[in-house]
Amino acid sequence: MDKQRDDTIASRISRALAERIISGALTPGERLRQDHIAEEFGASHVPVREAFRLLEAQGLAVSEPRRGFRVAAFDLKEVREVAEMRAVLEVLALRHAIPHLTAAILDRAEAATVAADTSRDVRSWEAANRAFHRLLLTPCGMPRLLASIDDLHAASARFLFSAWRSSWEARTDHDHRAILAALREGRGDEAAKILERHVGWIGKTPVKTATGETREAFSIVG
Amino acid sequence: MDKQRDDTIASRISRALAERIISGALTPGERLRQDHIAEEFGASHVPVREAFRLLEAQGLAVSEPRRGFRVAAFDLKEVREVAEMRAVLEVLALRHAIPHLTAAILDRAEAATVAADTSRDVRSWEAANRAFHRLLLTPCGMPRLLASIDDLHAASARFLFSAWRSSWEARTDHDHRAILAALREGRGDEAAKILERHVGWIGKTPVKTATGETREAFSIVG
DNA sequence: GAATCAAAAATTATCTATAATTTGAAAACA
DNA sequence: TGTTTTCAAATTATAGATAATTTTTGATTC
Repeated sequence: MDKQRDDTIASRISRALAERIISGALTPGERLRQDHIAEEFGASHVPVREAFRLLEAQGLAVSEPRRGFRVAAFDLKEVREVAEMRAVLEVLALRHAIPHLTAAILDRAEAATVAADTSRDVRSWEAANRAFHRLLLTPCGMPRLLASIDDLHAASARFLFSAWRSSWEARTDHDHRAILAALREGRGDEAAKILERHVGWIGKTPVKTATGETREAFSIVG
Repeated sequence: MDKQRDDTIASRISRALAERIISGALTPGERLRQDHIAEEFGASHVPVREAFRLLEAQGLAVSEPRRGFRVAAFDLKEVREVAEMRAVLEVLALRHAIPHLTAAILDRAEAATVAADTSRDVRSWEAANRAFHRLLLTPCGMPRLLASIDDLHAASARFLFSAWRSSWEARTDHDHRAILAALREGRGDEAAKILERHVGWIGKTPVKTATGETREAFSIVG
């Protein structure tokens, strides 16, 4: 295994920290102390600072000049904001992707939906769900748009994990199937409409906490 | 004048370079040599590297690992992409801003439109146009969305300046006035519809070059 | 045209200064 | 006498400068 392939130390640290922030291992508002992180990764603080800037660009960290960086906080308002941005951007991407969608792509997307429906924890569900969306949108060929959507997906995943920390129960994603059916039958506008509603929906759902209690929590579904 | 107010050297350098990239002083594809830039700003290359990361996040620079940074290139495809992203995101912002729009805000937006129509160079036109859009969208109260729109505006300005390098002739912006009229009369959906078409439009326009020739160029108008 | 070597530039490490936060002691007040 | 507040010193951490190390690139030679 190559010690360094084609990426820099900064981007490696950034990916590692992003993973921790999204998974909830680093909690909102927590300080990111550059010297500690540098020591942990066996690097100096210079690449660590660059990693912080990358995280800042993804909305996962915030900079307070002369006071360092913190893990970005989020509230229901921002969950809504991210969902609505995703909704309009994913619809835009889908409209451009439709002419380039092939039967093979739709089959792979259906496989991703099946994987999501049968997944036994929230992490594998999220991975499968993300794969579904990426498969349908990537053919749009708009790199800047896709990068924005990726960042919003990361934020969504963070919200998702913060709600479903402990338990998870499988459910069938009827929206995904309806989108695929519409696309297969050439009803692109309808597919876009379902996608917009699907991604933009935010609602209260019963969530089981680690202690076994059940509480209401806001959550995304797409 | 304070040597440092509340911002860091990195962000100052970033702003200065962004200005140069947008104005065209730094050309697409040009290498950003950190040592030279550090020397110019009387700093070391550590803050310069952070500035590069900030520019990268705005889409104004691209990183080539182990080979440094370059000014981001752009083509007609990306101009289109930015325009379409702006169109859907600005419509989303406007819909949320509408309930919070006041007569005072609409008056200031109208003043910005007048300023745009009477501006004698492309830079002041761009500033006034940007002010118009910001005035209408800021009340949406969605910081992440507004930040994305700002970045897209910067990209748009870059395309604009690259087309109209030399001459500029004033013209009346009927779309802006139609949007204001619709908003004043409570026809929010129509305002959103006009805005979407206005921002998303890309077309060929005669452009006078520095040598006095006239050529066709693609350009944004919103 | 390929290979080797040198120069230039990027990346990272180490070191320093400055700003922010915390700690602790002293003073004021109840 | 106990509690709270204020102020200053000490500690800690960030931001930046300087130095060392790779990596890339360009030139020259075989």
